[in-house]
Amino acid sequence: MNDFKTTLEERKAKSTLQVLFKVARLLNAQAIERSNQEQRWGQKLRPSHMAIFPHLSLKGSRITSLAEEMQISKQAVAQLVEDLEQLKIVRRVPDPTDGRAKLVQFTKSGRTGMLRGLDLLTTMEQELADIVGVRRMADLRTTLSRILEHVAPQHEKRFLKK
Amino acid sequence: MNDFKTTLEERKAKSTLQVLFKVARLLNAQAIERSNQEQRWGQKLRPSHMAIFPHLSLKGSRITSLAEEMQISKQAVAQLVEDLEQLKIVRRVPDPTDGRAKLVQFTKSGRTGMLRGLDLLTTMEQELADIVGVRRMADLRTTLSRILEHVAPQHEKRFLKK
DNA sequence: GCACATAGTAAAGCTTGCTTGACTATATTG
DNA sequence: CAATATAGTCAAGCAAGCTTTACTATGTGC
Repeated sequence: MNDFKTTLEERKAKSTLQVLFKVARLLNAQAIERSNQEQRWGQKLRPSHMAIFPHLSLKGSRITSLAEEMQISKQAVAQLVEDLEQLKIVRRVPDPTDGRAKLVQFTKSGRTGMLRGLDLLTTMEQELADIVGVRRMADLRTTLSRILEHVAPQHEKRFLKK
Repeated sequence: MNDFKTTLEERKAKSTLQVLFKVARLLNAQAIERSNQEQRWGQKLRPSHMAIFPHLSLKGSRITSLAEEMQISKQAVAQLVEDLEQLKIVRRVPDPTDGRAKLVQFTKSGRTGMLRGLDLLTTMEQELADIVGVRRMADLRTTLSRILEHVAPQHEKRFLKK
């Protein structure tokens, strides 16, 4: 009756990647929403802020190294850090080994907040395991990890060169 | 030596969800890049434009219905459609059944372009299947679909209510 | 036929998430 | 110690992707 329609719908439905994208998008949104709901940073933590966390060493990190890792400008990092500082999640202290530098480090509340954030991810993962089964979740992780290695074999690549 | 560090790193590494997010982000970027590279829309197709495609019926869709499906304003849709029209991917024709309405429909080149885009996704999927195996890819799809149903049981929910 | 709803458009403005350019203060190097 | 590189800041600007407000044109119910 409508061949084009059929073709497109079929192929759309078949794309594992589209499902992957959609699931990731929805789960990510859910994570941010639940995190903002349960925490009291004033609802103001946005995705770009979350992106810093994985790069924040607990000893303290320099703006410059964060910028390199995240592949954005120092100024961009500085802006995000400023927000996080206002929310008392991090603070900037002078680097004792370099008078020019400062170290961005977690405050106590920031650290516990981050741990709660990780807890949330764990919780969500367990909820999913309840749905699809522990076995499937483990397989999912394995498969995704393998894909990740293929798609981004750049483990610390940036730090080896230049 | 540094308990906090250890704790955080361990837990970060364990989060399947983080891997999921990262994989999705990287694959999505790769898809857009490869698509823009192989096609000749002038490199100008952005993620927001891609977001329309799954909602575009081949018979033609109204701006209003697109807006409802995508949960954004009519004006936002209109702007995206305008871009796509300039790139000759879609055109707007008057809706014969309603003098106020217009139908957004693919041009011929838009349709073949979209098919090529879907082909690209299929190609990428096959590449991944070569890495992790066909079996694992099938499992991945099943698991993700189940998760999707749990996380978004809103199949046409919006169209039933109101 | 009149009131009201609906499809679409036009224009302006907003937030997010960056970048670029210019500058200051401290380090390093020859 | 002079030249230069580096860490960070300040300010401005910009593109993407929206929203809000205001409007026109067409359709619908009573």
